[in-house]
Amino acid sequence: MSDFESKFYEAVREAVRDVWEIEPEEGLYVVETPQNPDFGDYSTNVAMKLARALRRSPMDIAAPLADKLAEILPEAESVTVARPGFINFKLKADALSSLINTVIELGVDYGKNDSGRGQRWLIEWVSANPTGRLHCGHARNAAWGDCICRLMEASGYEVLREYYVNDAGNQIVMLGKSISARYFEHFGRAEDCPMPEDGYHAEDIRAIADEIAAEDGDKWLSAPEDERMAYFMQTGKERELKVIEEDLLSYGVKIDSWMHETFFYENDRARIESCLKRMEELGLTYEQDGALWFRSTDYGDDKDRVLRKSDGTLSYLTPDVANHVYKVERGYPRLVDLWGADHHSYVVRMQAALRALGYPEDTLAVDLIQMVRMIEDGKEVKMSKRTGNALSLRELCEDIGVDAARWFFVSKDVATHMDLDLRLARSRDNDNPVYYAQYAHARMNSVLTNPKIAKFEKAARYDRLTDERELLLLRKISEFPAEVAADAALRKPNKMTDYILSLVKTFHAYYNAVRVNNPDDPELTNQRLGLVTATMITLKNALNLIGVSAPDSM
RNA sequence: GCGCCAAUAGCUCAGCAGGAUAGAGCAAUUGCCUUCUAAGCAAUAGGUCGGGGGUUCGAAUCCCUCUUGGCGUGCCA
Repeated sequence: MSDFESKFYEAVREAVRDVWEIEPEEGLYVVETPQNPDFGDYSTNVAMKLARALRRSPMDIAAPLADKLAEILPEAESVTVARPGFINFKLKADALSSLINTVIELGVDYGKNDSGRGQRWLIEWVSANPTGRLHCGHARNAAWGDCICRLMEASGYEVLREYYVNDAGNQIVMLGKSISARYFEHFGRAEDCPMPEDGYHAEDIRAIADEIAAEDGDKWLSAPEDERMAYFMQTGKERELKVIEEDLLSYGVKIDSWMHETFFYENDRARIESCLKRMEELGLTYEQDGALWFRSTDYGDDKDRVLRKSDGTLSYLTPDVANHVYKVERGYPRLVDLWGADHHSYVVRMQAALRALGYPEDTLAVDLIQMVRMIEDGKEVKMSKRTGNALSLRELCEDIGVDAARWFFVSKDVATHMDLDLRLARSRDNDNPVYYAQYAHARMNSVLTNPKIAKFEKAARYDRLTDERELLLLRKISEFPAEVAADAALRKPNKMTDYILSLVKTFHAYYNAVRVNNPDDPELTNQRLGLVTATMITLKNALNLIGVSAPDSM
């Protein structure tokens, strides 16, 4: 048993039931690690929370609870009460140190928990239009969503990673036109097919045109325009998507499922039509000015939204509603979308549509990703110096490295606007928290593999680990599974980077103060090596959850 | 105008299903390498948690209001 926090939580529940003969509501109280270690290893506020219901002072409620808890918790060294009514627990040293063998036995599985068991979630994120390279704004979205999936999987959730490809709108027409312009330009006939006003000017469009020219020669110059456009739109989209997939993979992001908007237009757009029919039957729609409208104002929206435009084509919303319905129909009752904050107004209408169709309120959660600014020398870097276009994900990774990029994007809550200091992210010294964390891993590995130090062998007990710093480190390690579970439930990977920094700081402090290797005392050395091994496993697993590597040497 | 997000140390940010003295990293000052990686450690200094009200045993955290900044407010996607 490694997770003392949840064990204590249950013990508190039992004690309340036993002593005060009431069943505490779910989430009424918390068990947490106090900021001040003098208060103990864990504490609970349950007595204060029960004060009103029991009509007694928190101190009076806490006293018998503490006695009961001391009785039923063999791991507790002491259970004490402190004003204004906190109950504090102190763990026995051997309860903590027995964790070392548990961690070593579990290895890469240490930290996994079953807090999300039985839940099926579909996470849709990135979903950039297939009309160009991913840029650094997508980088924040990509890293965040991927880490959410990693945390949820480690917590027993079943997760599907999906990318919604917007390949049915005007932007694909514009893609086809832009490639056409570059294709004609390739053959020196730019004036016969000029680049549209708001066409895509980026280099990747030219590269695609050049590729087509190399493959097919000049045959599209004389082909009918509709044939050329059909091919250029299709192949352009496929080539752009291929690059996006490659960029994501090298960024450590693997998508399970690519859902194309055009999928919903196929087979006489059956899914869309049945969706529209359902809405009509439920009285959620009306016709006005030749368009079909959704009464989204009945569900909290500012104004009603168009489903079918007066020219007969569908608005963006309509196939996307069908898309979300289809996710649920595929067996994912819980959906998460990660959108850029500039799409926030879309949240209300999407949730309105799902609610109107009868799905539970919590079916869809939308996490909005606020804007990122790249800063260098105190100034915003908007454009890539090399290409003149938006700084691409790939360029960013080449510049600062995948580990640093992911760390920086994941370490800040996406609800806040973020400035990424390129100079800091690029720096390979102690300015950079990524290397601070990775260095600890390299350091641990170096101790464990140093030929001058005896090799660690699993011990029956670790009773020589009595230093305050050793107990602190053990406590940090013990918190890991609960941390994973909490971060997954909250979808806040930035808490994991905080945990890593705190674990690593504790280790560095220990390492500086206490010498692991004591040739005169092989037993103590071995026990300390066990602690280092457990710490290293925990750190590596934690780094893996945010997709950052754990180097063996630096 | 209306809506969404934000405002915490010099800088970048944690903390926000209310809890015990508001934290971290960087920057600043001072120490620590003959011995396991100094990309490290220890110590010092730094805050009216944007302003003002309210809710209560208790508010950075919840509510109201004001100020400032970002974003949005298409029969675009």
